[in-house]
Amino acid sequence: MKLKLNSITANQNGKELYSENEIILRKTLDKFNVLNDTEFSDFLNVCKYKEFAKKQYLLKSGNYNHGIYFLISGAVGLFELIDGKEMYQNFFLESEFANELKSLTTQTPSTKNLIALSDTTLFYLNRKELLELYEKSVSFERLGRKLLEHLLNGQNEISYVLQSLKPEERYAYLENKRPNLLNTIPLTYLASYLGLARETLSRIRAKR
Amino acid sequence: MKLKLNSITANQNGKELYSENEIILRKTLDKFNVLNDTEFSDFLNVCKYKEFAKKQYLLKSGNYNHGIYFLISGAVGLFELIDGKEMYQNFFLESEFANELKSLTTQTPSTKNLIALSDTTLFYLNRKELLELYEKSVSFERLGRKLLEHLLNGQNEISYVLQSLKPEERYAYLENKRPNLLNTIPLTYLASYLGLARETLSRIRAKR
DNA sequence: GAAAATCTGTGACCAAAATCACAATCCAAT
DNA sequence: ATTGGATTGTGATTTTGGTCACAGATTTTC
Repeated sequence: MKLKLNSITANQNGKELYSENEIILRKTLDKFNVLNDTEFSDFLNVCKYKEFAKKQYLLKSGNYNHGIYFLISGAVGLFELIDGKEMYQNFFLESEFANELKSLTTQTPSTKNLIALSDTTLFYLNRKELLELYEKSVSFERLGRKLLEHLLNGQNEISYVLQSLKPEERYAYLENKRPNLLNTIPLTYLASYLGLARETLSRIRAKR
Repeated sequence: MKLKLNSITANQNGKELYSENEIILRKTLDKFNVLNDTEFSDFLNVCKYKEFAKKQYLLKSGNYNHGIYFLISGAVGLFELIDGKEMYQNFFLESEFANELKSLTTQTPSTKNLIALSDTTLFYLNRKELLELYEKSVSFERLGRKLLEHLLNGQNEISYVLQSLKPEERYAYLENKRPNLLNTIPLTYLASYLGLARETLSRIRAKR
């Protein structure tokens, strides 16, 4: 297991120092166009850098979910055990927020698992500190609101795929919308994500 | 077409007057535990009472979505035309927010339609005024954030149903989680919602 | 209240995808 | 390098649910 170390980089005026990882986070958050410099600093202050080895669990079903994760590198899968099968419900790659919201927001034991699918580095945000950010400034509420809008749009699209598309079209959807998954995630997991038998997806791919 | 008129009701101290409809809205929003009295009044001020007859469109694909709707009575369906078929992606009944977020948040033409499935009364919230509320007080941002958390949890559940459940289990899911849909929404539409052929759902129901 | 449109039920048939079984590959760990 | 585990490929078979067709039933509309 080999993980990158943080390297430190100065910004233009040299007053503050951000690591590479922090710059990745900044760029991602800037897309939402909400946080100013000081607010971003406040955000950073509650981010804890963590590393997970492949196959390590970030969240195990039955436990409470205590936060969210911003991926710097690696891959995380969200899955649920159904009839003994691991049904993957989402995958998270770098610059994405790995999340399981049901347990986080309702504070009930999670039915789902978060697992590192490769060696992964990330920032961890504790639920309590997240709620404190929400209290601290309207900007964090706005960021949360916009992030959730984005996530919900994405989830609506997944539902559409599962409801309306045939197996080959589902694979084409992945090729177009999330091509990076094809390299990084085992076909077996992708099949469950698309609601297909492993063999079916294997045959679809063979035809290309 | 027959629609209820607003009747006026006094609250305890008699200082303010709320209509029945406004009380329904208040009760629903109170679940999120965010708005105080004055904030609720601000919210009400941007709500426009509207009526839609059965089969009237609230939003037509190709157009921009300009707001969200809080249902007082009736039923609204969200569907998309796919291969000439109306694929219903959601249903909204009384005390629910009928929404199509993709077009609303990204300001692109909608691929989806919102249609009244029976005579419907509702409050309409204009996008511009909604954004102004977000500017006005952190409470509205918080309300939006919590509502979106709630909606996303629901959408995750739908995805799970489509990904992992067999036809009979999908019907059982409706019976448990949204029993009111079974009475009010035609089986044909429910079938598309569940990703099933109309005939399949008809046979499942016949077995009960 | 008659006609038209919409919605539902049901049988016969078909096809697509799931399941089963096993071999081949790839990968990780010692 | 070798073992063991995980992952993938592929053929044979089965089954589920989709499609087609048409008849009733129910609702809407003029």
